[in-house]
Order: sequence, then C-alpha cells, then structure tokens
Amino acid sequence: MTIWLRNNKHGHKVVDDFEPVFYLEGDVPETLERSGFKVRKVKKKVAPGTGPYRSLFEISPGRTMDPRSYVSAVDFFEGYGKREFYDVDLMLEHRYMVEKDISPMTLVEWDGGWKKVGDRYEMDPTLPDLRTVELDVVVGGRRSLNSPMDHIVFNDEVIDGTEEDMIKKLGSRLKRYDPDVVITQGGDTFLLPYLYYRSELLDIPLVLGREPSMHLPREGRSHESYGRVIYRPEPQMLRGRIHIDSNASFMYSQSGWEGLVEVSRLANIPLQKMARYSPGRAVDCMEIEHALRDGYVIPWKKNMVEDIKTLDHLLKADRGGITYVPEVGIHRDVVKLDFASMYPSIIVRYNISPDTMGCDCGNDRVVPGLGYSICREKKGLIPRAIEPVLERRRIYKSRSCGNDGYARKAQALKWLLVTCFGYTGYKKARFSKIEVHESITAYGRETLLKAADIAMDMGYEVIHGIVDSLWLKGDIHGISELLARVEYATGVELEHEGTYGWVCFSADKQDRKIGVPTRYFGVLDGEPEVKGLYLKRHDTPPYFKNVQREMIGALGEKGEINEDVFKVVKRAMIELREENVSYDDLTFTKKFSGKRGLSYGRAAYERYRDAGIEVKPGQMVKYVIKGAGKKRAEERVITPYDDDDPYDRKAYETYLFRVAEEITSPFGIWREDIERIVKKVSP
DNA sequence: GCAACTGAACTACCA
DNA sequence: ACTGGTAGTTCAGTTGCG
Repeated sequence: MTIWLRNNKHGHKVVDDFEPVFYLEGDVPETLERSGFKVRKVKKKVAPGTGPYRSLFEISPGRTMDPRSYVSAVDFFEGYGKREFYDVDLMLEHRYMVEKDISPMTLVEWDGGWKKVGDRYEMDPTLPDLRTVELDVVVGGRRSLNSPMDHIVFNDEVIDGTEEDMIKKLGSRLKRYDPDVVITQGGDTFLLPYLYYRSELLDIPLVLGREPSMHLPREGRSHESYGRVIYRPEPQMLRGRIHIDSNASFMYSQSGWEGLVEVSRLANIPLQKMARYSPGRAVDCMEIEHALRDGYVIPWKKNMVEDIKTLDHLLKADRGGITYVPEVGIHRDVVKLDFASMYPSIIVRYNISPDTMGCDCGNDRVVPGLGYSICREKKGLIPRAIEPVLERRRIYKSRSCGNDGYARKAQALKWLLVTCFGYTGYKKARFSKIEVHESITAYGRETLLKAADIAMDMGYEVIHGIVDSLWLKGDIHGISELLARVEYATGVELEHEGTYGWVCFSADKQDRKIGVPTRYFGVLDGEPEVKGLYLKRHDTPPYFKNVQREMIGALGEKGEINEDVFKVVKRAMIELREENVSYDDLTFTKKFSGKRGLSYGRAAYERYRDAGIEVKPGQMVKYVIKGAGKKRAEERVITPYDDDDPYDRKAYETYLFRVAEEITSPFGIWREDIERIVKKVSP
C-alpha cells in the first residue's frame, strides 16, 4: 500500500505491507490448497447484523492482493454461487485505513508504524498548508488530440511559445512550485490525456504527479442505472498529487474543497478518489466501516432477497412521498415550511435499518399500515451511521453565516443524508432492504400529513405540499407555535424557510385546470425563486432561459401581469424572425443516451460522428434546430461542427410561446392569448 | 391516404 | 451506478374517416 504524506513543506511517500484477509463459507476449493494461502477456521457474524454466528474459513494470502481477482477465478472455474465469500469487494485503501485507524487529511505520525495524532471527527481540523494549482490548456481549433496547443494557464500565469517550450515550462513550473492539488476543468476527459499525448508526440517527458504514473489512453465507460445512461470518463489519477477534475466531481462541484475534505475524512476515502465518487459510494463506505468495526464480515455481492408480497401490499407499501396538487395561479403572502432532514431524522427516531427490521425481541414497534416490526433495543447499522452526520450538519448549519466553509460542509453532508435514504431502496446497494425504504416513506407520509392537519386545525390554508415541504396561507404570528406543535407531534424539526410575497404555480400543459407541483416561481423573502421552469433546465437554449428571466423580472416585486411582460415576448419574436440571435443562444444541450429512435439528440450524434467526433452514450450533444420533422440528420440539426445554415424560425417561435406560457398561465393567459396580445403591444 | 389519437421512449426536474 | 413522483416532447403505430 502506498500512502502519500504531507508535512509542513513537502510531500513524502510511504510504502507499507498490507495483507488483507477474506472469508469463505462452504468447502475449501482445490485451487486454494495449491496457492499457498493460509487457511484457518473462525466464527463470525455477517453484516448487516442479523442471524447467528457462522463457521467460516479465514484466508490469508500473505501478500498485498485484491481478493476479488482470486475469488472471481474460483467462481469461474468451480461454478458460480457454490460458496459465499466475505470481505472480498471492499476498497483496499478504505480497508487499510480502517484497520490502521487512520484517515485522509488527518494528522498522523509515521515511524514504520502509524500513530494517530489528529481526530478525524474534529469539526475545525488543522489542514496542512497545501499548494494548489489551477491548470488549463487552450487548444488551437477544436478540442482534439491532433490539434496543436495554443497556450497553458498555470494559476494566473500564461505559458506560451512553441509547443515544446510550453511542455518543458509546465514541467519546470510543477517542479518548482511542487503543488499538492491540481484542479482542472475536464482534466479526466481531455486535458491530461491531451498533455500526455502531445508530450509523447514531441518526445518530451512530462510528469504531472510527484512520480510518473501509467496513463494508458483508455476510453471512459457508459453504464445504465434506472434507465438513465451515465457516462464516466477514465479517471486521470496522479501519484503524490491530488487531481480534481471539477467537471467529473459531483462532490467538489456541489460543496467545494471544504465539502470534499469533510466527506473524505468521514467516509475514509482518499481525496483523489472521493473527488470522483458519488455520495452513494461514500455512504456505502461509512456503513461498511461501522459493520467492520463491530466485527462483522461483509458479504460479497448482494444476496438479500425480498420476501414475496401481494399486489395489494405493493400498492400500499411501494410508494414515495406525498404530493399535494397546487391550484394554478398566483398566491400572496405564503409561508414556506420545511422539515429539516426529514428522512434521516425518521431513520434515527424509529431505528429503521435492515438489521432491526422484522425483529421479534418483544420490544418492537410496528410500522403503521405496513405491519413490519422494528427493534427498539439494539440500535441499527444505518441509524448509527447517520446520526453523527445529522449532528455535524446541524452544527455546521448553526455556525455558518451565508456562503462560507461551514455552509459547504453542511451542503456535502446534506448529500450524504439524502443519498443514504435513497440507498436503502437501491436494488444493488449492499445494505438495502426494500422494507426499510417502505417504512421510511410510510413514516414520512404520516409526518407530512400530521403537520398539514395541525396547520389546518390552527386555521391555516394548505396551498401546496410535497414530501417534506408545506406552503401555507394564514396568520404569520402563529407560525412559531405551529412549528413547536408539529415538532412535538412528529419528533422531526419543522423550519420556517421563508415567506413569499407572491408565488405562482404554472398549469399542466395537458390539463390547464391542474397545477404542476414542481413548477413554480415567486419572490421568497425579497429574493426571486424559480423551480422546475424551462429556465431551470440545462437543456433549454440560453436565449429562452433569458426570456423567462426577463418576463419574471417584468412581473416586479408585486407580481402583477402587465404590458412589459408581453413586450419581452414581442422583442424575442422579432429577434428570432430577423435571425438576430446567435447560434450559441439557440443551442440545445442534451444527453445522448445511445438508445434507438430518431430524436434530435440522435441526429446530432450522427452529425458529430460525420465530423469525426465520437460521442459515447451518456455524454452531451449540442444542436440548433435546422428543420423540425426532417428525417435526415443533416437537414434536421446544426451542430458546432456544421456550417451556419439558417435555423428553423418556425420551430423556435413555437418554442417561444411554450416558454412564455409557463410564466403567464398562472394569470389565466394561454399560448393563443399571448399570440394575440403580442400582436398589439409595441416592442 | 391522411389526420387524430395513443402509448412507449426519452429527458429532465422536485423533494 | 441513491429513491419515487411527475411533466413535457417526440415518434411509431393504430384508429377513424371519407
């Protein structure tokens, strides 16, 4: 195992032996006898902690190796599923740190063995004074390996000259400045592979880490989850330095450096890896660590199966949160209330966990409507993993004053908490159990309903509600009492998030009488707030986002429909007709899933391919509509690799009215009305 | 033969 | 490689009509 340490000045490399053991249940396979592994009989309990002790074989390979490689071979040669394996598919670095009781970005001493100095749970840890470089490479022409380099940006310095000079200078800057962290935008997908490629082409050695690493040019991968295709680029990891590609890092882009460090320490995942992991992976590691520390072994793959259920039960149980359908229109002086971390609080309060589910200890609680019994005595694995996260988040939130490091840490923990709930219902998750997920949502529905009941009892009108939020109209002075009553009744803290001067719910496009719960806009505590509109969708062309923004702006502080709102539409219509809008402003950016069907995305994909650009499923494509309804890709769309032919003015005009209607529908003004009104107003 | 309808596929957002 | 709930768009296939 290689570990990089940082003292006050420099980075240091430490290499330590690590011989991870693993376990198997069943007969000892023949190949094991010949491999020289040491085998001994042990008794262990299996995570998540249900069931009795089991007799297992503990296998010590006697060297650093990933047990996965051995176990897959056994499965392959001696038949699948004949034996159960444990502690096989754990991240080696994670296991190492758990066993040695150390964690990333935490003070430690090394003298051939580890001595813990810092406390990873400290709220304000002292971090080493790390040197960071923001690196960018600008290419002449399109972003392709064959395009020559134009210049390099190294923090604030521009490095230019011949390509040879630039690569040499980059190398010497790295040596002199000796950064610990390298931050890029698109380093995984393009910048680093490009730099390596150009340096090899010119035969100039380039080392970006503190020591050279392998960098085979490999393609990223596309995979599918719940019908969504996700593209993951090949990670470009450095040795002795931390490369963060902000484009490829959910955690870094959501919660910044502080958030990333916080999660890395809590979940015991090396920072450079955590930068590329999803919050789900962090949750997985946290739960695994709890189980390991309790002495459990972790099953290889998931082998928990749902009990067979009736259809009637599924209709009752397999449901999510509650949604009230709001009335279309504008509402004034509306109070917005939110439960603070509702699902995680419920998990802790009711001790919901795979190892407490279906308990028959006598002291258990029955889930209303579902009939599952949950243990009250022994605290479950998931509540134990979540509780400290909830507590930390609460503290960070109270210490934060706006957009600071505390806010970013709180934000990171929020993602862990949200994901932790989702993970309990995730089919492929290690400790998922559908009954756990069902119970959490059942208590969640009960919690929101209770809150709405109490509010109505106190004379409030419920305008809208969804999962853990309530929109109310009524006496503002009674709110603090309402909050107290609800918290007393449900055990979950309800917060007053703010008050809308006005808030509009847009109409369903199929049925204009119905409001859409997830599309609204208004002014919350003097600040504009928008949810779910075209303006919030990343696939909407910038031009139309701006149209909506201006329309909402024209409604003003009071939220009154007026001629200015329609002037915005009129101006846009004229600009579109006169082709006065740039291609960038009209560009749709959509995910290309690789699925069949001749959608615009598919057409764009074909144009990219014709231009020699390979788009993999899950990546984004950009296009402008050239001819709606046309079958052939080159007649249908214009991509950044095509000539600037005229766009489809008719299609964009139709789109304009759709976009505008979302803003005017709360006022009872529909597409055909807008078309009529726009004819009359002067621009 | 074509318009109108329908359902599946697809993409995206909200909590 | 987190969930369920939901909207909106496109497209292929079916139905209805003359």
